[in-house]
Amino acid sequence: MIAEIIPIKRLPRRFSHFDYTIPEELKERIAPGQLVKIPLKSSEIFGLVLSLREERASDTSALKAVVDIVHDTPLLFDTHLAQINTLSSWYGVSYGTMAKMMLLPLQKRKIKSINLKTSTKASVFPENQKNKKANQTKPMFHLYNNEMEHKQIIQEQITSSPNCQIAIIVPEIQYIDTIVSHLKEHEHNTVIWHSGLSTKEQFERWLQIRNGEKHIVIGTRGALLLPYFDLKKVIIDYEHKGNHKHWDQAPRFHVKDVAELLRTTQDIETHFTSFSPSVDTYYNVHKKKYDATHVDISDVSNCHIINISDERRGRNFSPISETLEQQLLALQGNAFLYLNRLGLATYIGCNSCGWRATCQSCKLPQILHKKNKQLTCHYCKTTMPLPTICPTCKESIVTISGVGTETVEQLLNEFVKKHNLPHQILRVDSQSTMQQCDNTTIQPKIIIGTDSALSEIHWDETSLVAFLDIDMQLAIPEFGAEEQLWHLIQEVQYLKRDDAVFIIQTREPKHLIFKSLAEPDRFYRTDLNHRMKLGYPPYKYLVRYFYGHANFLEAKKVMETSVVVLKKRLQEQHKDIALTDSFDMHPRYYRGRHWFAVMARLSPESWQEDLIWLNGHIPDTWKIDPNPISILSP
DNA sequence: AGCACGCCGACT
DNA sequence: GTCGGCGTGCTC
Repeated sequence: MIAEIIPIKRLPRRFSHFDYTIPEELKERIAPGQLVKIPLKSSEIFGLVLSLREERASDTSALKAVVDIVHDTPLLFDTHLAQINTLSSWYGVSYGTMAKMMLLPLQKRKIKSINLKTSTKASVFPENQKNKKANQTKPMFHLYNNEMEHKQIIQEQITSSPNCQIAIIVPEIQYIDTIVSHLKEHEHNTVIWHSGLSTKEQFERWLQIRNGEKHIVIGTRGALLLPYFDLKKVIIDYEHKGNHKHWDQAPRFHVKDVAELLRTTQDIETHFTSFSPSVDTYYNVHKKKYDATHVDISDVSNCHIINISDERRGRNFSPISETLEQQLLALQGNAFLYLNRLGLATYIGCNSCGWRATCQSCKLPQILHKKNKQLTCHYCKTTMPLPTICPTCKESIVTISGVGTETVEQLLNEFVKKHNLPHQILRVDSQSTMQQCDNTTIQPKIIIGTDSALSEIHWDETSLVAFLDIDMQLAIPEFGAEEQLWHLIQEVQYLKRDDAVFIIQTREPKHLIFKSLAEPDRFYRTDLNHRMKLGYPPYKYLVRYFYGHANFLEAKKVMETSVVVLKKRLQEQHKDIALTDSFDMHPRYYRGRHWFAVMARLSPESWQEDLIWLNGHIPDTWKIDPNPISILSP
C-alpha cells in the first residue's frame, strides 16, 4: 500500500502531494485525515494522509516511508480535505500551502499530547453536492444604521444558532474589539483569531476551534480557513471593506469566495452585514440572489460640499477653504481633518521641461518630507536629497507643490497661533500614531490624518470633520475607486456624532458621489451601469495573473508571448473567456522585478470551472489573483 | 516556496 | 582559516 501525503509546508504549486510507503506496523492504523511524520529531503516534517491506494507498477522504488502516525484520530475531516483540494485549484497553490494555513501552529512538541475529538456526524465527501442544492439557504444581507442595530443583528445570529460554531469575520484587527464588546455575555464561549497571535496562543485557540470547545470565533480573514469542528454560520461584517481579500501573498483568496464554497459544499449559512452595502451586495440583493431584512440606506444630507475651484478664483490658495476656516475659528471640541496624502509636498517637478521627481526603481512620484528635507518614495522608502536645479534641463528652478499632511500640520500651527486658539495640532498617519502623541492634555485638538487615523478618532469628542481633498481618490483608474470613496463618506457619517459638522472640499462638486449623497440608490445604480458596460464585477468575475522579471524587456517579452499563446489555446478550445492584453503594473518595479499583468473576465455563473481551467494553462511562474481588489497594484 | 548546499570575498 | 553573502537546485 501507498499513502498519498500532503506535506504541511509551503511548496510550489506543482507539488500537490507525495507518495510514501507504509511500514508494516502502521498499515492497520493509517487512515485519511491523520497527522503523520514524514521524511522530506533531509528533515522530518508533519504530513496529512490524503488517501491510500494499492501499489502500481509505475511507482518507483525510491519512495520514502512514513515515519509515524501522530494521532490515530484523524486531525482533519473529509470536508476539510475537500476544502483544501478546491481552494488549491482556485488559488494555484499546493495542497501543502493550503494545509499550512489550516494548521499553522502545529510545529510543536505539544502536539502529541493533545486530545482530538472525533466528529459526531458522519462527514459526507461532497461528491453529490448537486443534490444538496435544494436545502441551501441563500446568503443573507443585514444593514445596520447604528451600533445598537449592529449589536442586535450579531446577537440575534448568535442566539438563533445555539450549540454550534459561528465565525464572525472582520476586515481588520481593530474591528475585533467592537464585536467583542457586543458579545460580552458570550465571552466564555468566544475565541479571537488574527495574524498577531503568538505561536502559543495560536496553538491553544486552534485546538479550541478544532475540537469545538468554543462556539464563537471572531477574527480576520485567516480565521475562515481553520479546521472547524462544527461550523454552521459565517458572518462577514463590514462586508464592503477591501481587506476581506488576502492580497499579500498566495493563496490570494477573498473571504466572500471561501464563504460561498462553504455554503455550497457544507451547507454553512453566510451572512453579510454592513452599514454601507458594497455595490456587489446591492446588486445581489436586488437580483434576489441574497435575502435581506431591509436595505434602506440612510442618506448623508447634512454634509457640506465645498467647491475649492471657487475658492481658487477668490485667491484662496490654502488647503483650507473659507467655510472650513470659519468652522475652525468657532470650534468647540475636537476636529478631524482628513487628507490621504503624507508629507510636505507631493509634486516636485520642473516647470519648463516637465520633468517630475520620480523614484528610480518604482517609477512613482517622490514626496518631499519635513524630516531632513528629503525626497522619499512611499513605496520602497528610499530617499534622496531635494535637487535645486532640474536634473534634465539643468536650467529651471524646481517647483514644489501639492499638499500633504505635514503641510497642513505646519499651516494649522500658524493658524492656531495667529488666532490665539487653544487647540493642539496632532498629525495621525502611518508615521505618527495617536499613542505616540501627547494625548494626556485636556486641551481641544485638531487632528490631521490619513486613513489610518479613522480608527483612532474619539468621535464623541469630535464636532467637526472635513475631507480636505479627496479628488485624488476620484482620479484613481480602478473600477472600485468611486465605491471606496462612497464607503468612506458613509463610514464618517456612521461614526461621527449626529450634531458634528461634516465638510467635503472638492474641485468636482457635481460628481455622481456628491450628487447621490441624499439619494444613495442613484449612486449604486449608476456605478452598476458603468460596471456592466465595462465588464467589471458583479457582471464579470475577474482573475488577474501577473509576472515579474529582473529585466524589464525580458519581463515584457515573456508576458506578451505567454498571453498570445494562452489566447490561442482559448480559441482552440472554444472557451468563452475574455483576456486583456498584457499591461504594466503600478508600481511597475518592486521587490527587484519589473511586473506585467493580464486580466481574464469570467462569467459569474461558471467562474469556478473557468478559473481552474485557466490555472491549468498558464505558465508556472505566473502569480494567480482571483477576484482582485486592484487591477494595477500588487 | 523554502531551505540546504556551494562557491567566492572580507574579516578575527 | 572561517564567517557569511546570495546564486543554484531539489523536494515522493
